[in-house]
Amino acid sequence: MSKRRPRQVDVARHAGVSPAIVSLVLNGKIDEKIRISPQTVERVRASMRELGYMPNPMARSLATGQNRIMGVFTYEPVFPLQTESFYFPFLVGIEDEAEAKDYDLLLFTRSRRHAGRRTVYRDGVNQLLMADGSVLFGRDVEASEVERLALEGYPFVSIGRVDTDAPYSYVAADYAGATRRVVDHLVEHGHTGIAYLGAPDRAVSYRERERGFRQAHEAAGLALDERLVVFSDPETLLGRQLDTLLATGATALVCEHHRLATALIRLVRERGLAIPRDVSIALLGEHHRPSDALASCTTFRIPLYAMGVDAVRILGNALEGDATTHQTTLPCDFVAGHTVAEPATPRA
Amino acid sequence: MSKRRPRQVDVARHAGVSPAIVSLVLNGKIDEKIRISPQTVERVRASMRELGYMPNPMARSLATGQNRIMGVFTYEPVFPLQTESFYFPFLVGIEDEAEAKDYDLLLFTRSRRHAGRRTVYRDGVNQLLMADGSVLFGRDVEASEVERLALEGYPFVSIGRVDTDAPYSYVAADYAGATRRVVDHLVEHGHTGIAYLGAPDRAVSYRERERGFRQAHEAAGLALDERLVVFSDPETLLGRQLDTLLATGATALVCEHHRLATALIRLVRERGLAIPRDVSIALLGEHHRPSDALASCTTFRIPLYAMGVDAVRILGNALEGDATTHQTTLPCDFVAGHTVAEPATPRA
DNA sequence: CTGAAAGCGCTTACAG
DNA sequence: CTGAAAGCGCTTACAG
Repeated sequence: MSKRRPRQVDVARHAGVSPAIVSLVLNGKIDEKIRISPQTVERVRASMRELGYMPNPMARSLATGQNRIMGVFTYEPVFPLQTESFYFPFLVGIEDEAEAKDYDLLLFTRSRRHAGRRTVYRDGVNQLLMADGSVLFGRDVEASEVERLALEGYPFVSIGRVDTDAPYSYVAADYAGATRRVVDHLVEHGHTGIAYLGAPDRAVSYRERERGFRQAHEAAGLALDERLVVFSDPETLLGRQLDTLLATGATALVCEHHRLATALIRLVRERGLAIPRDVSIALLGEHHRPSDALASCTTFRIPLYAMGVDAVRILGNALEGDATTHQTTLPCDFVAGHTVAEPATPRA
Repeated sequence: MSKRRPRQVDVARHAGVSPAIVSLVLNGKIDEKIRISPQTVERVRASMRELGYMPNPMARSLATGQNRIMGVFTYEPVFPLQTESFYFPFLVGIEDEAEAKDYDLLLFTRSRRHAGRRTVYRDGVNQLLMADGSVLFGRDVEASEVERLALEGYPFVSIGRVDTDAPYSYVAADYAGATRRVVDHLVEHGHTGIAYLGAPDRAVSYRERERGFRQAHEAAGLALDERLVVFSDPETLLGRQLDTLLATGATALVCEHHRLATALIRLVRERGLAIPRDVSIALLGEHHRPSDALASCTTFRIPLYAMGVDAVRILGNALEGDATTHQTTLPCDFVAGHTVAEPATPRA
């Protein structure tokens, strides 16, 4: 290694001024309040150049209490191989807006716990503290950690709602509204027996969809047969279940996520039924570039990119002093596909 | 806000010890060298819990000179919409290995310059200094900045080679070797007139491919007709150029990148020629999930994920004291597709 | 208009 | 086995 990196004092000595002046010049804090002679400024600048001075960012952070870094925290890997297309648009939005707001992005990759899951608090210590504030997202953000963060006053924004009553800032997609829109669409086509195929895991975003499903029935004055609401994993989804739903009067089926929809479509085809002639199908939210099976499925588009952008925007405002919590819900675009038609045997 | 976060002194006072003890307990530096009574340790731990003490990471970084953060620098956005699939596997590899080595990842998103390009040195200041070391990648890493980083002794690893003689650590793909393999494959099929379609921009990775192309000819004792080596953008690639190549004796064409290959295939088809019956085609390296047009193209697979992993591994070693520069070249897997066959009119 | 000093919150030799 | 002190490299009131 060459000799030690020059510090501020070295520059000050070289320029014949005090370290304070160097700091002021460095930070461009030379206005009507603090006036330093142009010659001095130039001399300091020259010394900085000559010595190749670079301020130590850690020292600056310690002194100022901030470092223009936004954290990105997810409980699972940020770059998941499977969910790739799901997280990716978030990140594109986050990066774009971080760049616009002049923040670097810190990905908390180390905060592992036993089960391979990450954790905000490791040994009771908030791992996000290195960043001025953070964006949280992932398939299940832990309510207890969000509550604690809020309590501590750490600035953060969650992408997606969390299961807590504590006030915190989030950006969410309007799953309920989008689901209502899908059900309305089915009702407009004459469906009255609409089955709901949900995940056993009742994450907030799933519950929101289900809520929208029920609201739409209510608004349409349609009685909902509870036997049409079933929860299942794609792997355990059985033809028998499908048969039961159809026998119970379902002419349309909505699925909470794409894997369920894919499994369902396979079962439907196995039975020699045609979509949408014999049965209509809709997917409640498209994350992925749709697979072949779902390419033209009726669904809605979750505004992932915009959610990323908004989260960073809100966080940025918070870091600039906005103390209020912001709860934003973005609309989803309805996507009319080719999997919905009039029911084969209208029951109207 | 509630009252100020407790600091180390507060814990020390509460536990009735000196700050140094708190620091030692915090960092688990209690071994045979430094022995502190178990009661004291427990008292300190209790005080930390009671006060909700969390060490200030900035202060720790300043004191220790490191912060277990690896930087990720690219000249373009890290999350590009277009090149999506190109960078993504790098990032997956980087994240996996960073997690394994217990580092967080800092994405330098702010270092913008005028033209929208990022820059390592902003106003002469190394923007990477916030991280203990960094991984650099992107479509054109600037040689001058790499040289300066190397000169300064900043720890970094480049994914991909850079156009400089300065010694620095990199992880690259063996484009030359992989291209030789492709040419050999063509030669084995009886081709002697192999055209090379390159990008006008002669980035290092492209030059490597071209070098491999020439080496393979030499090794096969095949004279290379220089008229068969052309450079063009996909947009300006003309049917006339293709006609000329074919007239000059080309029975096979290799393309430096997928957009060129896609354009070429379109032109070939427009002429009513069949692949591989009338002309064989190979792509020199697959980044993307192949588009339909290229789905079964003969090519080679760039080990993007492994390159990301290796870069972080090498950087990690450097940060742990390994002062040597490492230059790693990873092999690419040959992918035999369906776009190569014997030439229609063998000239052997 | 500029300098001396305290402070940001830690860690780490160095004494005892 | 533990404490007092210096140091990491900045920024920012506070004096003059």
